[in-house]
Amino acid sequence: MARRADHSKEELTEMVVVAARDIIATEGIAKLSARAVASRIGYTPGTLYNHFRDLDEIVTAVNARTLAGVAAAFAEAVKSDDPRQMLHNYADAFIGFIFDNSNLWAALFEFKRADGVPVPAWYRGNIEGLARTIAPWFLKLRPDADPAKAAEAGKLVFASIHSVSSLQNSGRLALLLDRDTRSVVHELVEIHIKAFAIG
Amino acid sequence: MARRADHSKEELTEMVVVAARDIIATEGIAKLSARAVASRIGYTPGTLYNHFRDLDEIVTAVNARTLAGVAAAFAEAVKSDDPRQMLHNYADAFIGFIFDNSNLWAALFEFKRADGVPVPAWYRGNIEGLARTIAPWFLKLRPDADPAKAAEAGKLVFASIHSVSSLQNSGRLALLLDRDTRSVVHELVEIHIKAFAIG
DNA sequence: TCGGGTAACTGAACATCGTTCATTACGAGG
DNA sequence: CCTCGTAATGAACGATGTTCAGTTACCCGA
Repeated sequence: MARRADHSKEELTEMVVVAARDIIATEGIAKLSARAVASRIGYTPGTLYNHFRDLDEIVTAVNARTLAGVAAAFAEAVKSDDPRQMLHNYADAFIGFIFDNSNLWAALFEFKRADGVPVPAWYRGNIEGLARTIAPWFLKLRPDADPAKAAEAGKLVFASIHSVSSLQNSGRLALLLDRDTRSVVHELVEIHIKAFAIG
Repeated sequence: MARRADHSKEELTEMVVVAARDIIATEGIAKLSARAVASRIGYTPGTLYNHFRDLDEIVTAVNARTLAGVAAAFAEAVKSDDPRQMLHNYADAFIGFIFDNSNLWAALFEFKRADGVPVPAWYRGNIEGLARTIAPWFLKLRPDADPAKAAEAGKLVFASIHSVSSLQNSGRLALLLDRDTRSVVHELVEIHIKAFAIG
């Protein structure tokens, strides 16, 4: 058999990414394999390689959607005029997303990029967009501050939460802190707020 | 051939761990395989399984030595009476170790523990020991503070540096912050010091 | 000194994996 | 209707972790 008219090229690539995402979300990235994806969409492994360079490219496509999901979660964060409250609300949105999508979130980090392959532009852009969402609230916290410093504070707190959440997600945070991850993250936010308030 | 008297059971397990450590340190954990370890010590893959349950057990043994290496680096941190300076010195020791042992450090995190398998006791103990090294300096920073809070601050700053360093090591920190990792870590230390000083 | 018994090393085998590629079937354009 | 190119196939390759029956060399007791 060949050249089945079942699906267009676009439909097929979409089906591949959706199937891969399903597998990662439900069974974890360890269970992802070319054969598993192929059989899930009723094709053979070889077909995947007519549309994707390798498995990494498929995982990267899945990761793109995961990052988009974080952005969506940020956009749905509870609104407030109090900058301090708002920073905590973003933290809540972040934590919530990571809890609800732990396997997808883990895939974002366990994924090992091959040596020479550069980070895709959308990846960097997406992450910077998230950091940019936070920065204005730091500036509002202390309007006389240097906007560049506020942006930096936004990135730093984002990196901190980001990192600690990853530790939690991989089951390693409990090694260090016996407390609820949520309270740890909010304390981190509070620490960054305090330090920025001093200047 | 069988039952070669070349090496005792203890010698052999030591050789295995050393060989695995060498491979991880020089080529990265992706290049680690049972066959590679075996051939490096002049045995066959099957032999490894007479002494270790699986590859994970070997990687875990390597990770134990990596953590011990961090403790050694802490012990050799430049001494100072100024608690603030001392916290920065610990950060320097930490960063130095991670830079010098990036592949081994990465192995500590990329290693995926099987579902049910609990974290070994020595792992938790080792990490808690590191956090305990930091805590007294926070207390010295503000002697009137609750010692429990100081311990918590020690763990938090450790987790922060720890996580950010991991991001750096996996090549992901640059996505977020264009600055030198060293300056980022020291700024983090400063933020935690400031926040703790306020109480 | 000799002759088991046992501990441990071997090496082939199994089931997987990512990936490649010649082959082939199909659908569309002439 | 025929031809041609596109795209799916599925067998194959080399690698992986892991198992285990078989074999061998050592140790110990007689």
